[in-house]
Amino acid sequence: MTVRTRFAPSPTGYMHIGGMRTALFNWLWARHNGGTFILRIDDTDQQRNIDEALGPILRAFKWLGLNWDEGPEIGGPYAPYFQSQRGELYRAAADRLLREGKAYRCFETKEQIDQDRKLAEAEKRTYLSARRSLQLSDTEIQQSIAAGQPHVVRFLVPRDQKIVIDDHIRGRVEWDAGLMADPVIMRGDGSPLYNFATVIDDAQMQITHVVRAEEHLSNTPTQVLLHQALGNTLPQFAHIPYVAAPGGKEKLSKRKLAQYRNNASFKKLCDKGDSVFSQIGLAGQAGLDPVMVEFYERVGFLPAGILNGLLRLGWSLDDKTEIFSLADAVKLFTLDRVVKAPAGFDPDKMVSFQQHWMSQLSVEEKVAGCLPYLVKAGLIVGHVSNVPGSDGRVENVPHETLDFVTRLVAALGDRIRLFSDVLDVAYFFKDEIVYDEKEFTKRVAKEGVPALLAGYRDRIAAMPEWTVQNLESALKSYCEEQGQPAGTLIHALRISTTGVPIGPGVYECVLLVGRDRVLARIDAAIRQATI
RNA sequence: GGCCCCGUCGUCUAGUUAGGCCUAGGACACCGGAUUUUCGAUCCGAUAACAGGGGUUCAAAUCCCCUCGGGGUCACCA
Repeated sequence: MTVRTRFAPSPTGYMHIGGMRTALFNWLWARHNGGTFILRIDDTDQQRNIDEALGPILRAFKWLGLNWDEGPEIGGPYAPYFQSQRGELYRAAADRLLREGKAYRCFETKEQIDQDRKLAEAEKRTYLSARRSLQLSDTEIQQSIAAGQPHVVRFLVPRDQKIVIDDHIRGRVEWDAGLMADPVIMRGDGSPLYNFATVIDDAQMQITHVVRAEEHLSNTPTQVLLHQALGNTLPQFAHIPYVAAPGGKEKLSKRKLAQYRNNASFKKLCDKGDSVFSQIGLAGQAGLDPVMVEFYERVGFLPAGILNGLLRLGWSLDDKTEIFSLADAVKLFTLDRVVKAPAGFDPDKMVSFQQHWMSQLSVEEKVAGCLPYLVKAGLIVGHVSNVPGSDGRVENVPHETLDFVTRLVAALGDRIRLFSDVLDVAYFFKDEIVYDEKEFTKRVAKEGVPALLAGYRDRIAAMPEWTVQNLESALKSYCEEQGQPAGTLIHALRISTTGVPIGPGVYECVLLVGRDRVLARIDAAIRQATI
């Protein structure tokens, strides 16, 4: 049997990080078994522009490198893969159930059903469908239909049954059909409900494993009953826990964003995003928050980092392995290693995986990732081509710029965790620098320091070739002559040339800033300090 | 409230199916130290958990019972 899994998002205009993990587990299970992964679009209930709403979802899959074997853009043997285009299938199935007496037309009004519900609640018993429409004769039903009386199709729950599944993750789970209300399967307007459409599609598309979030566990008895009524082979189920809010246990939700900001590591990520997006012209764009996959792409994460983080959120191999490439994951992933309890989303851990995968990159690869940010922030010139799936290839960058960025990225080393981190050192690209006031006062505007700086300036101005080694030995010997600790000058030099007390080695910084600008900046610092 | 799921360091988890190798292991974060005359990275170290209560057993995180807690879901949403 070929394993066939599916992920069935509804096109909402964004890709939720929790949904992405569900998709990943589906994809991995299919790939692990040499099976087929299907993308199916649940747009039964869709008014808006599908293309626009689907875009970010496909974009996320492409970015992460999770390809689908059947679905949008490529079709497949069970096309169409949009539920909105599969109406015939649902209607036919509903008609069949109706004919076989396994479903019925329900003419009861909403008010009446609400009332039944309230009554049941008041009497502390489980609400069950009253099934009044079942009393209607065929002629009465035909007359009502002819008269255009609104009605829905309900599935007639076989109340004498117990439903048992053997879930890959939860084990044996059991329900009593005698406690279930008759679910609506077709709306008054003839469109199907989710629980029905899913069953039809899963069966027709030959899905073998339904891997989905735990919140669907309560939909399962209805779907099992429906499958049985239709005579389908039951798929296997695996209900994975949902992804929980940072530091909490509730389901991660985009609506509670403001609340998550109380979490320190979540806030850190949000702030990072705010800062980056304001520099590259994406400020305030909807859907760019850490609940959404696109956030990570736009802020400069690596697919490998996100994939690794998502994988470890609710799955583990053993007691020590943390790092997995996608290829590793395909080899090693099994459903029985999925954890049962919901996993809180931890931005810090995400960043730490990211850090690891970034450290695996060559300087050239890092440069390629950083360039789009520099261009978009207007720090260098170049042309960014926005190809989906490989966002932000930069072309037409002048040689000397490329050279410079390469030297910079090499000097920055593992200070670059996200590609957008390169924006933190904008002072290497600008003529004007901004002093960190406190540091300037502490390190430069102090008795004797300007004079020391001035002396060193003269030495290096006369130096024929600037190298890390030359600059360093000149500084050391000069300080020795002056009877000053080298640290005093080193700090003063750093603040004078970059303005800030952080960054690569001070001589690297000097070389990066360049001869003319360094000399000018030292002069400016001396002037500033002696005012 | 009904039905269902889940409970191991702050967080992600290993260990639970087959009780002893668990004075509960790893990772992230935090804290301390070394190193780097900055920052980061790195290395070393520390703190830190079996929800509670009963049982069964020579032995319980693991098996049984009860309690408590958290969550999901109860639509002509998906």
